[in-house]
Amino acid sequence: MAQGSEKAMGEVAKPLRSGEVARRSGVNVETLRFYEREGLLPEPPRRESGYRKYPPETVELIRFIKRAQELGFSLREVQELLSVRNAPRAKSGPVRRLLAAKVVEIERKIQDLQVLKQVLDELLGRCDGRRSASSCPLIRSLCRED
Amino acid sequence: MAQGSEKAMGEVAKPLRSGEVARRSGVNVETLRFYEREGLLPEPPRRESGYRKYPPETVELIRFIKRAQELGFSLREVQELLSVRNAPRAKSGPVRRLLAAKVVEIERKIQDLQVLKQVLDELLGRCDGRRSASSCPLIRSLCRED
DNA sequence: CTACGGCCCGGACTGCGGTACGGAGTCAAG
DNA sequence: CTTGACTCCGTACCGCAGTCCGGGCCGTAG
Repeated sequence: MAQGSEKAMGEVAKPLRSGEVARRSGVNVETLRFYEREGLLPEPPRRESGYRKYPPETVELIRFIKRAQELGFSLREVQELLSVRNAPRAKSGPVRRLLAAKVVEIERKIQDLQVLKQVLDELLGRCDGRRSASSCPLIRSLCRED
Repeated sequence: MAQGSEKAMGEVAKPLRSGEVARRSGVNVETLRFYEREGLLPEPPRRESGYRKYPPETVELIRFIKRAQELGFSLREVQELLSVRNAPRAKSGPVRRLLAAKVVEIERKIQDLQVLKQVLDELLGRCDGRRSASSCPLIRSLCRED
């Protein structure tokens, strides 16, 4: 009921310019252009002058891309992730399989990271049960074949 | 007591040549040389001819490097990880701090991956409790500010 | 109105992580 | 002893993910 906030009822969610988006999401303006060229970012509408008018969610989108990258996904993979989102009712075989594969991959990563963390914890001295802290298992621990 | 296996008591663990190491660890021979140049792989001893004689653990080492990379660590970071291993009694302040930071970083990654997995699972239709499967939270879910 | 910062574009450049190439020496099976 | 696979080395090249550059238009505060 209250209408005190910036986004009142009839407003159209004011667009941002590239510099603003870049600043808020912590990337370079060039990076926005680059993502757009690469098809990760949808082409935003422009005003007369040619200036881009980004919807504010773009900021979240870019942050997502950056996080996903840090987690070991390439831009191409991020794109897949995003395209999955955009095809919501995707019972359609191939997409579903891709998605399932991603989940498996992620599960593997989680496991590997957990092992790695455990080993580092141990090296750090926070051995839970007093175990042989010497003779680092760091390598053996992480090299299952496949 | 039994001595039937290949590695009998007095043997020196026969060294491998680059091709063999590469084949076993699933990388290119050139990659070995590259890692050596970059200081990730210790320079192996050579025989008269100049051929490298790799200790067999090299295979594990390389597999470790590859896994760590997939988990989102750069070669430089892998190097740090490895150097930590090589400085076992490293109560020495800075190393310890580096290590602790790594652990925190890894914890973050694990959490992010868990969230991501959950979202993908949901999209896949394995919704645990029947929740609103539409309106994908994929992005919102992963963009905590840093 | 003008100045100055923001934005536009195409294209060149960077650093990372390898890969490929080519010419020469080496090793082992036949 | 020959032959073919393997190894050596330096150097060039590759794709990815940006980053920088320079010249020119835009927009707004003073």
